Amino acid sequence: MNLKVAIVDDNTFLIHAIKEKLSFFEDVAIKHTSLNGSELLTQLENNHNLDVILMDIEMPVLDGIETTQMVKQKYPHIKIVMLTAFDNDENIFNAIKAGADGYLLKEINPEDLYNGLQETMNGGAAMNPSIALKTLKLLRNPDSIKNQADKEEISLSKREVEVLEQLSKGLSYTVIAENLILSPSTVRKHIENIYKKLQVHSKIEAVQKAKNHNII
Amino acid sequence: MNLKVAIVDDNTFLIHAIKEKLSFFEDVAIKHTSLNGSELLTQLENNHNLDVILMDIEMPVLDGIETTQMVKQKYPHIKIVMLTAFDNDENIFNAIKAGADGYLLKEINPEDLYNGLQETMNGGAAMNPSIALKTLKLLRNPDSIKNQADKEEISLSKREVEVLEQLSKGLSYTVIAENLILSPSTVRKHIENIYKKLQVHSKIEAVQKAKNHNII
DNA sequence: GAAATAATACGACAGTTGCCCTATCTATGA
DNA sequence: TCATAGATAGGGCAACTGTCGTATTATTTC
Repeated sequence: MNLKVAIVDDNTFLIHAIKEKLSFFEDVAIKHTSLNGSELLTQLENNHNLDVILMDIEMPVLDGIETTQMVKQKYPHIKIVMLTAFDNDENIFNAIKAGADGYLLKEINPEDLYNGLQETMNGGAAMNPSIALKTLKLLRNPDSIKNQADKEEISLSKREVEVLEQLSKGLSYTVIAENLILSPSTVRKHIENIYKKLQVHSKIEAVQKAKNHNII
Repeated sequence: MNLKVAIVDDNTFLIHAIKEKLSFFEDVAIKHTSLNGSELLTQLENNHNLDVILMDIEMPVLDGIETTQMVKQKYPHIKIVMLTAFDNDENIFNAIKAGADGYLLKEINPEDLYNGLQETMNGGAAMNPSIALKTLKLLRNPDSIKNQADKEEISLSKREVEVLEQLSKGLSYTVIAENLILSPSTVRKHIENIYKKLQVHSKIEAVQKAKNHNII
């Protein structure tokens, strides 16, 4: 079985990199490449005998989200896997809404990319674990999708996120300390730092802000 | 680094199969196994120094969904990966809502299971592609998700709802009293009654329960 | 290898919270 | 009309929370 693939990316260098990654696999055939959505659409009009499109998101003229929507509208049989450098919630959610069948990051290694294509053809969704986690959070907390207009940079450390997670369950300093095997003092310090980063002054505010930013 | 794992499954044969699959990997330690959720909870009370729980769904006494919710409530630091034979939408969605960090099928091979555990520990979500696709669909079509959260009837008075609304903004007793032109004592009494009705013991829990029941 | 960041930990203090008690004054309905 | 529920209000206490300090030990990054 031959896998007919197209690549859409405005960066020729990255197109080349993807091609190279797939060159290891004999059953993958790159049918064509495009530099943006509208170029792809033109090509599809001539030939839409394709299995999968690997689609970048950030592109001029017609971006990956819009393109996905249009391709899926016209050619629902073609699978579309987003292959992008960015994994922010908005992109992920919009891509899914547009009908993407998978979402991978460009840093992916050849084997995983190939497996992703296979899985997609077998009726699954290709997704790297960090993306998968984001979709889970989006499902758990659908409100976070809308409120992301005000997206300031918030960077909590791994430990801080853990503490925040526990906070969100309504646990007290002492219980959190037990759970994470920490001194209560440390937990309190973490919370102090979390408050400063989120610019809040109570558990509830912290939890709400974190949820709106899809941190927890 | 050693991975501390627990297995919960009502089928001893399947527990054995999972153990065998993980036996190939030296850095995985099966800390304990349980035949149902309540057995697990008992074990956790003695020792909750665990990384991941592999959880079946269909179990007597306390099923995997309920157990996941309870474990996550008490020990948010423990990752929970569903490992079940069934992959219907309802199970998947409920598991995610309950706080599952991943969802795998029992037919999984040893390598993938091990990778799933690793990914989970690295802050990703373990998920096989067919499950991933279902989560995408759920995200695309949130209406397909039925609101089964409100089983019990909760009747708060109008005033109690007002107080709860203020609570949800993270306001303190004193500020709420000012806002509603009440004595702080009264506000506290209202909150006390709200807690009793909702069967919770903190602001955050009250707000979360209220939200799950569409009260606020 | 120095600087920056993260994680760890303790002490102190005012204020808040969770939980127990009692009590009065409406409404509303059985 | 009397019971019941709701809204109001207060006292007291232990524990928790929010906000200051300070300080040591990895880990990362330049």
